[in-house]
Amino acid sequence: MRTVDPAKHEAKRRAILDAAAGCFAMKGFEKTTTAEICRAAGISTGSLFHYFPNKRAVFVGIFEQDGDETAALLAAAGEIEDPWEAILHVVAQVSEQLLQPLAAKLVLEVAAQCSRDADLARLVQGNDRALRDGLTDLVKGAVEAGRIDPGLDSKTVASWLVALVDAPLSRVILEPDLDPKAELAVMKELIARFLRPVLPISPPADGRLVDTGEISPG
Amino acid sequence: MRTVDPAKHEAKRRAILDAAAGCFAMKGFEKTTTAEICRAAGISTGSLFHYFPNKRAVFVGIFEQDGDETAALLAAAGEIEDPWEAILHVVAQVSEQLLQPLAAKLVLEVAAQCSRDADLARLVQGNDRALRDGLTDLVKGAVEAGRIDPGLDSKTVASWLVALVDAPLSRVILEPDLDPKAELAVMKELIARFLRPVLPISPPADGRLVDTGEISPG
DNA sequence: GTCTATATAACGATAGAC
DNA sequence: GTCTATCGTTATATAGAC
Repeated sequence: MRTVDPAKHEAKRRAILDAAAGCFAMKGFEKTTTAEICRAAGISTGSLFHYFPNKRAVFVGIFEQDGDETAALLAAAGEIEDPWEAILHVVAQVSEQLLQPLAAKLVLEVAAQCSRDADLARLVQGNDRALRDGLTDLVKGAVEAGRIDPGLDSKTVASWLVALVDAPLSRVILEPDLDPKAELAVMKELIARFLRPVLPISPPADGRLVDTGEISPG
Repeated sequence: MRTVDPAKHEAKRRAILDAAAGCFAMKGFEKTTTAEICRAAGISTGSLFHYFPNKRAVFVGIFEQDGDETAALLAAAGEIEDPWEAILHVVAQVSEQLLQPLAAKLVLEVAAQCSRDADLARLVQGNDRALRDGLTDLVKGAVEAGRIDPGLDSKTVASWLVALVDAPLSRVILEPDLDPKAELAVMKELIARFLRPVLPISPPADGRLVDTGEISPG
């Protein structure tokens, strides 16, 4: 026995990370004070430094947790038989998270911090690549199943799927009245048009294409 | 005559803004000190506050300038006859800027700041909407010219074009070896596949690239 | 208008009792 | 392990000479 009850220690660490994530999302890394984190977590300023050596370590801890969740999502997607549906499932799950204003703010904050902190950048890069690599496998499966244009490079496609999920981030911040469901619907349509195989001859059965959006005036 | 030489005053203001933009991009808003800005601009700490009331005003000034440049870009694009080419021109110009690491860092920084500063958010929102509205007009023109699927809503398309330009931002930060030309090429292909009109009956002359008209086959 | 010098405030991290 | 109290540092913005 090194110290008392490692499970409790870990639970409290988690609680601090959760409280801190909210603070960082709302006020940003620099403007969040350690005192605020402690208040949100229900501890005193001295205690924080029992669990983390400094403020930055708290911030980094949040994104270590995030990597685990991504891995779990990809594992779940691997269980879906239809590779096309698996891709859409991953995209939808990640998007739904990022379309929440608080999550979007945190992502923007970590992106800004990554450009100045090499260690943090490596961590986030690892998370990002895990998602991209997982999607690459799913894309390959979908290409083999004839669901995606074989002329597209799987890795490039996966990179752009990740980018597409990030695409509405600034709009989430600037346009608070954004409708997440509508955004997700358009994104799915965009992805479908981007990826679908091209048939050399046969026209579509019903002669139409559109499932979303309106006929534009004029 | 209120004070001496307003032109020189304006020129110095610009010089300070340029110097400050580099500082903010590299270190972020909070970690950039006013002393650093003054050093980069070649003035002393007292002088800065002759031109701007406080640090935040310097930051805001940068993005007021940016709005003017967007307006100029849209005006230039309006002169291009082919509406499809006009759209690609705008997308390419804005993308090329954002694919530069320093510019990308500044954009991420302002996005993060917008989520906490309503005034700044309104300013950036105005710039964003100007770009989106300008693109909406170009899209409408391209629809009328038969270059874009008429089943797509012009405003929605324009919003997503703006989002697509922002999409690779985090990758620019995380993957320093990114090739801007390759990124732009894929983006153009993605946009073309997203927007191109569906041919209900006749296959194209070369027998390739006909849409199936379904989101997910099967 | 531009400079040097500084007032004032705030924050991260630590010390040390319990 | 958790608390209170506080130290040392750093930065914005101002004051006032020139």
